[in-house]
Amino acid sequence: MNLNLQTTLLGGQAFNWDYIDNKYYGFTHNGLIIIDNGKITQINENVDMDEYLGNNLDYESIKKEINKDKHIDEAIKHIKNITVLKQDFLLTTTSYILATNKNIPSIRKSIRVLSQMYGTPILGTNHNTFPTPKSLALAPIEDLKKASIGYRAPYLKETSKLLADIQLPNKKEDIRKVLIDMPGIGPKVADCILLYSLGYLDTVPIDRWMYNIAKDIYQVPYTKNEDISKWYTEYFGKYAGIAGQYLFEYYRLK
DNA sequence: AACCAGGCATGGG
DNA sequence: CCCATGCATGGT
Repeated sequence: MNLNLQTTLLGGQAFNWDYIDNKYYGFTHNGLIIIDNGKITQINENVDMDEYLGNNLDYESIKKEINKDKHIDEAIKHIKNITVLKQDFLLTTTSYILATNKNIPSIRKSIRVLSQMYGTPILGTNHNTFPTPKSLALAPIEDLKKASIGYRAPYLKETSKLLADIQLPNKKEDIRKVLIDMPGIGPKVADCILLYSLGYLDTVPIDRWMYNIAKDIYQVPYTKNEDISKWYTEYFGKYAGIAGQYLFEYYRLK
């Protein structure tokens, strides 16, 4: 499959990729991943890129399975070949704590400032690594606020402490509870973590966009986010999270 | 300038 | 349990 890297890497699910001179640069806790015309180079990193990009799944049959109606069909046709990434758990969790009630450009910017402050330079590049929970846990809150994260700063610090030596339970619902107990993590962020890093592809995080899509396009009667999320999962099935990603990226750009 | 953003924590009913 | 409100700050 000819992946749509533009929307997949620079859209709403990852904030650690830059697009410079026709190349994608993704900074991680350890190093840098470069994608140049499909050729992947990793600097001080060893990510299974097929798994990361979702290339280990049969997206042609997944797209058939989730293509339940004309709305999702339209989204699939226009957005073309995005996948749901399987990202590092700590990186994803850190990112989405910062993402609450912010727009995507602003989230990206905050993460870059933090990486300049608390990441380490990647030799031979202009990038810094993505800050680790350990480094963020030690940072003064006033310094964290220099990244324009406002009231999220104490959440980031406290949850980073917890993340530094976390061990997750096995079942999805148990993981979700553990995550929601952490500062700055509610149902939406927990679901993003489950979907974008832990492989629970039936999960549909509900933000304003996904809420409005359910109400306006699908005429879903429910008003609570949890009910709408369940509706998405029941309607689209085990790959509902992928369906949600197509809908999100399509209707967000409309 | 006003409104919104991949929401969460808190307090009151 | 449910709902309302405040929240820092930047993007549009």
